[in-house]
Amino acid sequence: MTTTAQTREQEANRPPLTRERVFAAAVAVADTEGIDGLTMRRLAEELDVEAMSLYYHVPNKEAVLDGAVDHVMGELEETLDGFKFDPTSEWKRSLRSRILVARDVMLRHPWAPAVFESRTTISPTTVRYFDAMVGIMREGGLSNDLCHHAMHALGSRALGFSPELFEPDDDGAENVGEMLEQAAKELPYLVGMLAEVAHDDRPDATLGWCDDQTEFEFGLDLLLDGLERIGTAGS
Amino acid sequence: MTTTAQTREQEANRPPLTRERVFAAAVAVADTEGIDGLTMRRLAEELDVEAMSLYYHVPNKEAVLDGAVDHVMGELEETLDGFKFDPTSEWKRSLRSRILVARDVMLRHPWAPAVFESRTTISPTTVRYFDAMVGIMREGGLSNDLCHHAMHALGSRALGFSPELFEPDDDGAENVGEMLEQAAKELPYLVGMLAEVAHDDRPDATLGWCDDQTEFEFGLDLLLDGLERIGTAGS
DNA sequence: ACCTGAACACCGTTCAAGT
DNA sequence: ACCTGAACACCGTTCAAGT
Repeated sequence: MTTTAQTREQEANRPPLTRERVFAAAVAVADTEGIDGLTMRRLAEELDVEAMSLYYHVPNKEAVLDGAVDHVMGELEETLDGFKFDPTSEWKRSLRSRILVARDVMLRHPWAPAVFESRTTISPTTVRYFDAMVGIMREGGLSNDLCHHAMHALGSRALGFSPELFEPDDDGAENVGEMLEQAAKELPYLVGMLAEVAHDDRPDATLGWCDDQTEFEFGLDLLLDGLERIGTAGS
Repeated sequence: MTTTAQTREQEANRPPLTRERVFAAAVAVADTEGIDGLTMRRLAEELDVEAMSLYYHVPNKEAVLDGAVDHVMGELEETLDGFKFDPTSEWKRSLRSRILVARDVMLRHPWAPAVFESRTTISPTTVRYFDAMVGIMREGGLSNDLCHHAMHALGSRALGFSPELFEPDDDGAENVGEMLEQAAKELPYLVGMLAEVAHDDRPDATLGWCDDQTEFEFGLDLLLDGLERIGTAGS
């Protein structure tokens, strides 16, 4: 029948499955449907293939997540021109601007922090990114010991992730507002702080609705300035 | 038959299910079997009950996770004597010691960081903890604005979580070692740093096997010292 | 009021089979 | 070599039914 003929033709026209195509599709699905929407069956559908075909290219779903993480880092690598850096430039500025670029990339993939942090095996591209970060600091005159502390102190912030304790969704934000009103007496400091910090243009601001970019940069600069102070004191 | 009689007796002797017992059991299961082992069926088994009984006390699994988080914070609240604080004590020392106590509690629940960060609704006990932290800083003379920045800058570190980008398991650690050996030429800075930082007593140390306590305190002090500097400069 | 059994829609994954 | 269909063991959850 024509249906099987059409199917055959579609299969022929369809580009062959590769690991790279699987990972790219995984990123796309996670971006559009959220990480819970990323199932092997949904991923296969995105690739116009049956779910079981994925297992020819990939051992299991964990490998898909590993690949998705590395794919996102590949995006960053392209943006940062292969992680190349100028060894004569000032280390603090270089580091800061790279991290803010990383943050821009990560903001396009809201699922990334949780998935990155759930990996137990490190992505090759992430290692190259880290090598360049250490390189920038070393060429800037920091000791290996301080570079090591710095990498730990920055932690996931090195990739642009905010260490926020929780990200309220719309319901959650409402929830916070209610809780603060109800318990104003038991939470005098928090309520007082938020009342004062809330700007006129955002009268409903709470911890969940702050200017994330400003707060990210504040925390980042606190760390970088501290490292600089130690670095110049030590040398 | 005796079996049904025994069953009846067991049911009678069994303490009645409550939300609190469900949450405590959830923490216990996650501690012993890992977060993936915490299924509604496994949780019911732990409570000597059928899985569907849980739904009489709790709307869904998300609520169980919310409760587990609040239960862990309850542990911290007990340890910290209801979050009470001495308004005359030095804010930086108070904050530091509380955070290190929180870290001790969290180290007993390795699943906690991921679950805390996946919540979209804030735990009441966590809010009380935060209120006390702001209280400590306010009584120490910091402005509301600086307190607000401080809470964001500390982020999940305020609860003792390390912002490590990934926690290698045993296989993952092996993996890192291999990768570094193989790619030594492409990762000159990282390999050089780790070679120098590795201590004689831990010749196989890599980023995954560092002294977590030391690194946590280093990053925490970097932030606290920076906040102190801003606070005293501003006043 | 509190608990249960059967059932549903969905997972990740295995394996033998197709082309 | 690459893809598929049927099937398995497992989820979270609904609903009507038991006591």
